[in-house]
Amino acid sequence: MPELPEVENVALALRECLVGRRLTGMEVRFPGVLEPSAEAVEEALVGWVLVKVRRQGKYLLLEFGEGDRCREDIAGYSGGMREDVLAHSAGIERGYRRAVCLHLRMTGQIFVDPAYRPDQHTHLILDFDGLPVYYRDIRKFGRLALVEADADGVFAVAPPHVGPDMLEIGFAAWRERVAARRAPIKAVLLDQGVAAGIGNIYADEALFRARVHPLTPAASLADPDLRRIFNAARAVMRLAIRHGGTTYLNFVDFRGQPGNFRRKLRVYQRDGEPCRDCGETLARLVVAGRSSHFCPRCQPAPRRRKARRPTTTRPRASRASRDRS
DNA sequence: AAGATTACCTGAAGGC
DNA sequence: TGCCTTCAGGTAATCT
Repeated sequence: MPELPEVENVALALRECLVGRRLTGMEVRFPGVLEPSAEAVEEALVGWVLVKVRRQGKYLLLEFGEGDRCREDIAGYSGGMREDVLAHSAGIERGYRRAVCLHLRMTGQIFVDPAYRPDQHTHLILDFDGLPVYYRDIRKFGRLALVEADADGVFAVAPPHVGPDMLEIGFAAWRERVAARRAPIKAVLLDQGVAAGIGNIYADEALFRARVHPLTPAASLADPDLRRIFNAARAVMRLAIRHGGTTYLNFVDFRGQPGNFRRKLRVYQRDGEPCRDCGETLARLVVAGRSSHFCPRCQPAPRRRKARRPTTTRPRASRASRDRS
């Protein structure tokens, strides 16, 4: 499943392979991936030059342009600048931009690989000056959507409710967004409105490395706990980027190579196996509708109003009014 | 009103 | 063997 590290690797690949190239054609095999319609996307983008790729969380924004300012953008990338592209883009509608937002959701994949052969799950074939780019998505959740610029001509990478990227936000700002939440920390990590990019795999891995139980209410966490979670989430995702991402079921990179971060997973999908740190059997439970994997010894359950003797379970009001002033 | 649940999809895996 | 059910999870929409 593509999370922040996998999407970042896609962004790096698109910048390396495609920036500076013109979208010369488009074969749509399943129109459902394109919004608002296949015709609208084709009409807007064919003939335009990819000038910039930006990422926020799991969202990618592909900016296309014509005109002089393409030259400045393209010049920022060493790989793709070519004379004919510059000649084409010169002098037409200076600085004008169009953009599409790409989200791979669960199973979306991008291939820039001459050896790739499209199958029944290949929904889109883009032609960039003769270089074919394939979009494949087994479950058809992913979308490539035309987006409008704001009044200043600026494109938002992600929809407005999506929070700052988890690798961009600072600890103080993140803590402010997290500390007010009474939901389990696992649910808060997955909430893209708090900070964008963490998915189920890296949420579990971050909580294990921070030694925090997934059910711990976010608001009950002390500063050092929050600091460990924040650092662990960023560290594990940076590490995953360097290792090409995690291949669990469906994610492979743009050349068709599986990421090799999976070997480094300590808890995700390892329930029933021994903890690599303490040997305890790893457990699984459902939090926020998602399976969560953790070590019951390394990540002790949060203190709860549990009767000491199981025979005297009496429901009691929780201490909702814990002052923290 | 925040938190929980469901819809969207398909393939893999397990049960019988 | 083959049919059936369950599970996987990112996000938007819907429910409580």
